[in-house]
Amino acid sequence: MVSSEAKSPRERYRAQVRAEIKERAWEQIAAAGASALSLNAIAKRMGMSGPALYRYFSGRDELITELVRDAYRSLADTFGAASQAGADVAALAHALRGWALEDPQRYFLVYGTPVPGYHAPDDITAIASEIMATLLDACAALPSDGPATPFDTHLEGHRDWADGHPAPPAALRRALAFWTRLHGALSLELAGHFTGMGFDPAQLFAAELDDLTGLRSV
Amino acid sequence: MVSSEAKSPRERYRAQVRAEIKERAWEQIAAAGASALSLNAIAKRMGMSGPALYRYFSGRDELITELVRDAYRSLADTFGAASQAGADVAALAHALRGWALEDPQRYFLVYGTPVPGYHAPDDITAIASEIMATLLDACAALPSDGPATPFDTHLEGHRDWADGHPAPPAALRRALAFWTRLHGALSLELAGHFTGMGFDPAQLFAAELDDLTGLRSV
DNA sequence: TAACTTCAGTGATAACCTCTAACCATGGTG
DNA sequence: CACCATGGTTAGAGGTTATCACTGAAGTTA
Repeated sequence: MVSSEAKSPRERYRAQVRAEIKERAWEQIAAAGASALSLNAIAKRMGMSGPALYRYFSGRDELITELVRDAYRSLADTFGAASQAGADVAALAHALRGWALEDPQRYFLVYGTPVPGYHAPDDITAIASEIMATLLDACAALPSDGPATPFDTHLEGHRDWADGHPAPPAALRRALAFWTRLHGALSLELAGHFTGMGFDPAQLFAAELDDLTGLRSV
Repeated sequence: MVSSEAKSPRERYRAQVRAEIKERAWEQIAAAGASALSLNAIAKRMGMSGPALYRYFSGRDELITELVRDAYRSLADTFGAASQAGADVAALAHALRGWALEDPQRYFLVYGTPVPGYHAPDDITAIASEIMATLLDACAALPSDGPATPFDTHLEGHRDWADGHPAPPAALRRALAFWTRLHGALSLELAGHFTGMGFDPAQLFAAELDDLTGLRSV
């Protein structure tokens, strides 16, 4: 994805500043969450005054949308790289957990509380289905795990979201379980709901993963 | 002076206004999320001007904390009522889903993206463990489901969070699985990550629940 | 080289927001 | 009746997003 075309110096400058704005934005988000992101504060910290940022982003919303896009892209790339390296479902799970722990607020930007009425642009949902496709590949490679469930038959008739992926219903079912269960464990961990409870979140995650891959342990 | 009964008319008026403030706050949160909650807008809608609200809440933070407290309380009561009525794990799960769908933003106030650095006051965490206790009761009543898992033995040595509850490790494990799995399915559903995917979130939830109660289906 | 065009960054301004301070009216209580 | 705690007001400090007209510098073209 390194497009190093010979652009005009102006364009390179512009790209550079845009990148630095996003850099500062991520710092702010990591420190105080996305809701506390302030264009003004970013500008001040970059040594320029407020309205200058509007040359680079049409407003706060566009900046945040861009950050969400980058977050999705980052996860898709992480999954893609793992898949390229021959990762199975378990390896994908660990990649996911590593990615989440690396920057919890980035995770929440993707999977956290949504703003009512907000709809992500199409290119972002495209990245989401890219992620899902990678997951489906891994789930299709899993050994079969018993007779079809009622939910399998439901999915059989509602598999539009798999977007033509040839995975059998059981794989679709397991991809969804992968997603929802690991998100459940991960988001509660990142949100701090386990702090002070004493047990090790990593072991809970591992147990859930074992269950998903057929080693029933939870 | 806190003689429980007969309150002065002033105190009753005060309670009334506080309640209406929270009412409006919930409306705003449902419409645009907690981050868009504005004291000013609430005041205007109540026909009084801005600073008046500070007679009732020391600031935005206290109002939000109060709403979070009410949300926890509401869930604890829902669980408590179900439990009182003899609810098993499945009934608790349906109570949870009903409660969540009733007001998604209320759910996210409890289980959504946290603000870095924010720590809930003790009385709120107390309500959280009340909820957990109810869940543990139900899980302890579940029939045993096979040999102890590695995670069971980990929990055996880290069961402080159960707060003296006599449930066996397998019950602790299943309570955690109940919590994380249903939260995973529910939060993704409420956040709209399933919209447009075609399948029915209720069936996914039901499948996860069946799995939790021993009817392996996911 | 000189003239022209494009564009980044500026300050001023409007419209919000939270929250403090000072002030006033009123209703319950001594 | 007099008092004063209580709940409301306006004014204002300091923050935010965002728009506007303007300047000055950089890039482009004749």
